[in-house]
This record gives sequence, structure tokens and C-alpha cells, in this order.
Amino acid sequence: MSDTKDKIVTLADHLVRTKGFNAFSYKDIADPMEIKNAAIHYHFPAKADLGICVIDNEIDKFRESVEKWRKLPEDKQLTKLVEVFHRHGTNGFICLMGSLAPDFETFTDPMKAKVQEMGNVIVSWITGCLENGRAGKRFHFEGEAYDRALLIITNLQSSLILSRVLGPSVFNRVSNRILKDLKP
Amino acid sequence: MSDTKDKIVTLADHLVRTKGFNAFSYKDIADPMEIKNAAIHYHFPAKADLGICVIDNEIDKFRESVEKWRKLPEDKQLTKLVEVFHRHGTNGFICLMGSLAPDFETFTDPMKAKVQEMGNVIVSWITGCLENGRAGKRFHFEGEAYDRALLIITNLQSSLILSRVLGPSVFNRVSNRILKDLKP
DNA sequence: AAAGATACTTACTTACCAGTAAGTATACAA
DNA sequence: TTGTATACTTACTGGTAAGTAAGTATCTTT
Repeated sequence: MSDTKDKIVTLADHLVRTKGFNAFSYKDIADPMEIKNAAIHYHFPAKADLGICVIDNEIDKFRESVEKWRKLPEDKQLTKLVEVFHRHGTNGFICLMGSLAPDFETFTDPMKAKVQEMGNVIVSWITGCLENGRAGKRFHFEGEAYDRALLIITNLQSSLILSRVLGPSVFNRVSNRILKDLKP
Repeated sequence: MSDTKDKIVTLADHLVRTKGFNAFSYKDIADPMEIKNAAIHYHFPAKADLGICVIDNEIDKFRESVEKWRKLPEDKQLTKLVEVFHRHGTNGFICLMGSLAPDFETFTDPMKAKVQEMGNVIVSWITGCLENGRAGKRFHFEGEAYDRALLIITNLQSSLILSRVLGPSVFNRVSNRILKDLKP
């Protein structure tokens, strides 16, 4: 990926997380980069193309991260995931799913499919992490691992959103409780 | 409130929950009501005025609901809250906080304050419900009631959002687990 | 050196959006 | 009956959005 294209995607990612997908325009990217909006259209003919690329980037980064954590015990792996969310939160960003899902109905079909893909990748990984962790006595919890994974991802996602409204302590309180509740 | 004004607010509420605040326009309200966009500006000079009214409406409805549940045992009160979220979800709507918070940074100061007010009202109520419920042995949980309230509201909020992406079973799985986990 | 691909800019179109100014119809009150 | 408030419509502005067509500079390949 060329330098310009890469910068466009990075800026778009930040804009989606801070302003929302429908609330930012190509001008918000073109001005700080000192290029014209047509230059962005050269790389991403339609805004949905840029959106899909931002999500694909996120899926790739997520897959790289979990691959790096593969040999850690499951409780450490989950702590790493929490740290990823925390890092986003301290920069004022929220997670991609949290910022995209509210505008979901306004998206094109290919972009909707891409959002769904990202959701499945993340939830599947957490489910596996919890299942393995329970089998290895590193986690204790009731019910299906998939259900617990949904609880955790919804906690992380929404606590970032709520932190913007009620203050940054929200995320710390929520993430600490998630990890404590899973202790055997 | 006049009939027209009331219909505008109701439609705006649905549009915020389905498309997001920045993604809907006065035309989306004017066309189905068969009025002109200037008629909406007569009642709500700026879009933020409409947004604030939608939130105020929601706060009022929430206060009326919890007042109605006042004499129920706390576990039943919490079940009622889950039912409110469930009703929204089955109509394809998400909760106001979930749809407004991602666009938070694009709002005017008065509207930001109103979103914060709504967040505080809901979290305070859940905290009180959990505290009283634990004191009366209807709930069992570790840690501070406020932390637990944050976990629950983030679960409910985000599971509605995720239901749109991953299917409606997400909300049912999450809400069932919330209530089971609190059983003494 | 010519041809072609890449990465843009210039200049534009079409469409929509929030918001406004001025006019109109209706109802009720003095 | 005249006046005034309410609840709009008509007709518009200024701004911004996504997107495009045509041209240009630069580098690479033949």
C-alpha cells in the first residue's frame, strides 16, 4: 500500500472512531494531508470502499495481535485484549464496531457484510479463549463460552462509548470487574 | 405539546435509533408527515433543539417507568428494564445512548450535557436497584454496585447494537445471562 | 526515446442539507 | 371587526457533500 493510501486509511480510521462514519467527509482527510478530495477518490472511488478498507485493516491487525499472544495463558491473552481497548480509549477513540453499528442501516450491502465479518472474527476468538481457559482451569464461569464472550465484548465496546459521556473511569471499572469475575 | 410537534419528536426518535443523529435529515421527517421542512424549523429552530427534546422525552419515559416499578422486588424491576430494551430491539431500534454516543463529539454543548444527564439518570437508577436488591438478598454479586451497574448497562446497550450485526439471539443470550448471574 | 502506468490536480456537477425571510390561513380575544 | 398569536407554506440562501471528467507530472518499462 502506498504511503498516501496508508495515511488516508489511518486518518479515516481515527475519524470513524471519533466522529462516526457518516459525520466525516473527504475534506476532513484531504485538508490535513494537503491533498485534494479527488486524490482520495482516486484510491477509494466511493466512501464505502474506504470504509471497507478501514475495517479490513482492523481485522488484519486483530489477527496479527492474537497470533502474537497465541502461546500466552488464556487469562493473559484476555488481559492483552483489554489493553488494546484501553489504548483506544485513552486516545479518545472508541472501537470500530461501536462506532459503525449505529449507522449500520445506512451502509451499502458489501460494507454491512464487512462489519458482520469483523464482529464474527472478534466474538469467535473470545469464545475460543474462554473455552480453552476454562478447560485449563484459568477461568471459572457459568454457562456457554459463547454467551460469556458476548457479555465481555459488549462490556468492552460500550464502556468505551460510555467513557466519553461519563468519564474515563467507566472503562477501568468495567475492565477490572470483567477480569476479576473470571478468576477461578 | 401539539400533535404535530409530538409526531416530529416520535419520528425523530425512531430515526436517531435506526440511522443515527447525523445521518437523518429534516426531509426524513417532513416527507412522511406531508409537511415542509420549515414547519419542523418552526417547532425546533436548530437540529440540536430537536435532539435535546428527543432525549428529554426519553428521560421522562424512563422516570415514569421506574416509578411504576417502585413497589416490585428489585429482581423484577431489573427484569422490567431488560424488557424495555428487548422491546426496542425487536423493532430494530437501539437504545438512545448507543446511537448518540458515537456522534458525541459532533454535538453542541447543550446537547452533550443532555446526553450526559440521560446517562447519569439510568446508571444511578440501576446502581440503586442493585444495592437495595443485594441488601434484601434478592441479588448476589461481588464488588461495588456502581461497577456492576456499569457492566449491566454496557451489556444491554451493546447487545442491542450487536444484535443488528450478528442477529437477534445476541440480545436474548446476553440478557438471560445477566439475570442468571445475579441470582443469590 | 516513446509508451504506458501511476498518482495525482484542476475544475466541475449534482444533490442535499440546515436554516431563514416573508407571506398566508385559521382561530380566538378585545 | 380589528388585532394578535399560532401554525404553518413558499421560496430561497449559503454551504457542503460525494463523485467525475479531463488534464498533468513523474516514474518505469520496452
